[in-house]
Amino acid sequence: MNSKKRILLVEDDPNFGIILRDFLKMNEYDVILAKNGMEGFEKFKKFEFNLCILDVMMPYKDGFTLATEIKSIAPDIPIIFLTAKSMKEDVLKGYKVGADDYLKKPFDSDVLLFKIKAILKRNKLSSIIDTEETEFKFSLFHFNSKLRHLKFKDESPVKLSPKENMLLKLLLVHLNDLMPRELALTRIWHDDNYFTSRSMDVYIAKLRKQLQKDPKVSINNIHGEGFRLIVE
Amino acid sequence: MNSKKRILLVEDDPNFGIILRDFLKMNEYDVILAKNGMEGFEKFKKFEFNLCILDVMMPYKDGFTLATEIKSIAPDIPIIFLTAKSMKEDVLKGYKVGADDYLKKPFDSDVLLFKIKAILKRNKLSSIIDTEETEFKFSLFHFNSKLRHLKFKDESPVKLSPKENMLLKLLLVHLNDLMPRELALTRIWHDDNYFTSRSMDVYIAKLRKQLQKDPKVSINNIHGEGFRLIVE
DNA sequence: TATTATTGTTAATGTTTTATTAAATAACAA
DNA sequence: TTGTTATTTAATAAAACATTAACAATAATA
Repeated sequence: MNSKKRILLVEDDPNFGIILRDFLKMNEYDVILAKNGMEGFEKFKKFEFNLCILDVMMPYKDGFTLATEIKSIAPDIPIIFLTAKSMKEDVLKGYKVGADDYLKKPFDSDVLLFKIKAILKRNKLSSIIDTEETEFKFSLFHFNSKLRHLKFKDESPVKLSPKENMLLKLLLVHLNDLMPRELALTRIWHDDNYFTSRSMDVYIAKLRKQLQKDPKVSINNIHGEGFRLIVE
Repeated sequence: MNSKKRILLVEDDPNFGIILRDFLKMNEYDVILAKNGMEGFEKFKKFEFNLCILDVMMPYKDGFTLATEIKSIAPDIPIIFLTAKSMKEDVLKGYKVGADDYLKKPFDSDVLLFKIKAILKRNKLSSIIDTEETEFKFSLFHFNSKLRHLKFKDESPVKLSPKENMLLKLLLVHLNDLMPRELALTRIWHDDNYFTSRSMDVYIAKLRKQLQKDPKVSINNIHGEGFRLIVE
């Protein structure tokens, strides 16, 4: 079966933090405990995690700030907030920052376990799309998504902007298959509205301009659904 | 962007139910309100939904029972429970039944909106991956409902519009059998009236035009009942 | 058979989505 | 800061799609 899921727990109350860590460990999770936002962010960069559980009220750096930092380098990691108060502003702020769930202290530990399980389950699904793959060859192109280089034949490589790069990668992961518009919008733009959608169209046009060097390669639109990168 | 998301709201308190329905409608959701578990299940079978919001405490059939029934025919549909009490047993029961979230009455409407948005967003991602039947072969046709391609023999595929696509799929699910008019209208047009019915006739004509390439394939009308896709 | 309801088909009209280019902002690095 | 690159917004055109209208044909039934 899979290895244990890794949880970053950031909680400034040492008593509560340690007991919660041990409780989670008893339930077959690998837990790293950090006692403030600063330390939490360091640990996050150092290790790989499947889930973060963040206390909202912490000195120096609160949970929301930490969450924003974490999301900036790993947009897809699920986050559960712990909070003593459950004021509307806080709940909304949490969701805006990208919280997956919310737990009001004192909470029931079984409920927490259920939430963790549910979140990890659905996150597993969406991470299937993620790929560490960094080198792609299609038709006469050679694409390195780490360097953001797109090379045609033996011409010198064209540099792609970050967004062009991500979009092309997403299209390639779905090569010859539908790449849903909504997928790109949520994964690259982290928002799905009229303007991000227009922006995406602009990037599709930019990619088309590059790809038209090769008549065997094209990006097709599937009206209302998304795009399809086709290689004959 | 996409069509409106469809929500099934089951709430026995008519005052609260109607105001909540209208609030959700104001926020760009298509909402069907049912006033008890029985009616809720009927509506659920009849239409297609993206999300259910169920009151827990209802006479005759409570929210948990209804949720279990719903999950038995559509395991992946997200469910939010509304409850007046927030006892541990109920919360756990909800999660066991497969709840995606939980809201204690009285709740803040903005919080509900955020939860809905968050749930629909992640559900969309996982539904992209999930493997719904997408390839159909009948007679000399090859139909891919994901790409909306209908291919005859080895000709290049014809693109189908979303409505053509859904209608053909529905006909194929009932291959050689009656596909009731009402079914298509509720499933595809989400409404059953004179105009949607005429619109459907137009789409039947469009499909016939494609399918007549193959003399062994035809769409028959069953007067007053619906249509039948026949393959000899 | 005459009448009404339903269906078949084509065309027109209306609406939404996409394509493309250019201009305006924002982000970033020297 | 300034210059450079990246991204968003705007504007407009084109395309794809959906609905409605109009009229013909067919089926049900009084």
